[in-house]
Amino acid sequence: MLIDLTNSDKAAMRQKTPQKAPLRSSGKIGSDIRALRRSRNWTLNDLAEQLDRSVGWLSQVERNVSEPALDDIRKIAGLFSLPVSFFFTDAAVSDEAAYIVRAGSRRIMSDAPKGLAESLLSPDLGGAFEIVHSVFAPGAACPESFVRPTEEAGYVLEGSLVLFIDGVRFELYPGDSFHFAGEEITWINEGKTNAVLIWVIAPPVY
Amino acid sequence: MLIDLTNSDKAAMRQKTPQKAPLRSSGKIGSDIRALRRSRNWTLNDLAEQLDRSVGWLSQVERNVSEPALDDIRKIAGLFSLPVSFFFTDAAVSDEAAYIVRAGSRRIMSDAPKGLAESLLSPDLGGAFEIVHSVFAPGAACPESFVRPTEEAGYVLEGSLVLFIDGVRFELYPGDSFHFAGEEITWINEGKTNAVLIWVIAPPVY
DNA sequence: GTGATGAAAAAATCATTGAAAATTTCATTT
DNA sequence: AAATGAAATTTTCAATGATTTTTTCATCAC
Repeated sequence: MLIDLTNSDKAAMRQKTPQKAPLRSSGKIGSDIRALRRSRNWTLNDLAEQLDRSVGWLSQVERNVSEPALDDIRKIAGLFSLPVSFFFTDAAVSDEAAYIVRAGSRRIMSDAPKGLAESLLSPDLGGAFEIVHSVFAPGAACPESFVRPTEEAGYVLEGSLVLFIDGVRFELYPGDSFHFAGEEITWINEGKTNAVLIWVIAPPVY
Repeated sequence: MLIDLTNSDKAAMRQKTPQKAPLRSSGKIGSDIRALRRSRNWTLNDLAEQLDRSVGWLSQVERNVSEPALDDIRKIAGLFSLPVSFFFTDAAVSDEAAYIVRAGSRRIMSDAPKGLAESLLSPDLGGAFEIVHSVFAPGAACPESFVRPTEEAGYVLEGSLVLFIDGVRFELYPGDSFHFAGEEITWINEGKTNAVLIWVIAPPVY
């Protein structure tokens, strides 16, 4: 029988000393940081520089071998424009944490652009795509149009949203969905109620 | 100044004769077939064989250069377990067709496993992921558990669904979301009403 | 004991290259 | 116009070597 060892298998076998046990505390922060860094296409060095820390340290932090100081976390959250709370969401039941995100305990990503509240629908960052729950307040408008190197799609849950795709205006209502990739986008909620959408982005940008 | 020509640029320049204009009729069927074939990892040859047609013919059909006979379409739909109607959805307003799918005009993918009605929320197949609108009838259960080489996530719109991920039972309610990749999955709607979900699959399998 | 560093070791990434496979083109037939 | 078959073209894939990125670890600091 042939056994195909993956690289990590091989790496594991090669290790003489058991190494510090990865994962100490609640330990997911490191993985989040790694996913965020990757979504920005930064190297360990890129991020370490901005944090005034060594590459080795960051590597350990991202693999949950060592914990960053609170001050580092604040700096990191800032660099990714996320609230510090993002890194401390209470993981519900143990088993669930890996697969399920309950309606009441989503991780909040922003409330920044005044009028747009985004929260994460996936248990973790990383992966091929990310799903975001977005609430557009009445009157809220995209601060400036954007183009992203991603494939995106969405579905309107409540209210209505006006979406401009390459300048063409589309009014979306509950049940409508959209899809674009590479086009220039803007939006505005011209309604009197919240517009609630589910937004899928691949690859992840947050 | 250096100009970097893409392959298709070069191909275009090389052409002496303008070639048959790609796209004749409503023309999207070909692209759909191509996306479906690719999602199955079939080659032109694989599919052509099953259709008893030449590879060249299929190539032309998929590029919307030539049209398949109705009989071919029936055969193709069958091979992909899709209703023939799937290939003939009325594209709404011209501009919209490429980006928007209205609540009322989704392409129906199946009603087959008795109790699960799926329709497509993306304007077309292909791309990095696909979004499906799924309605699970009361009492409906997954005929048999499955494992797919995909990353999947979903969001519960209405009703409730019981999802088993690697044998662990999760009860999902409106607003809850889930995410898995590679695990063994089954589901059942134990409620008395439809369970309505949005399901994201990457890469596309339909 | 854990955080942190710096440098060596290991692993992953990336551009090439040649061979094989898949796809497109097109002259010809139905 | 559909359809074919074979030649031409393009894409894919595996192997290789050079780089870059990441991990490991001995060591110092708190």
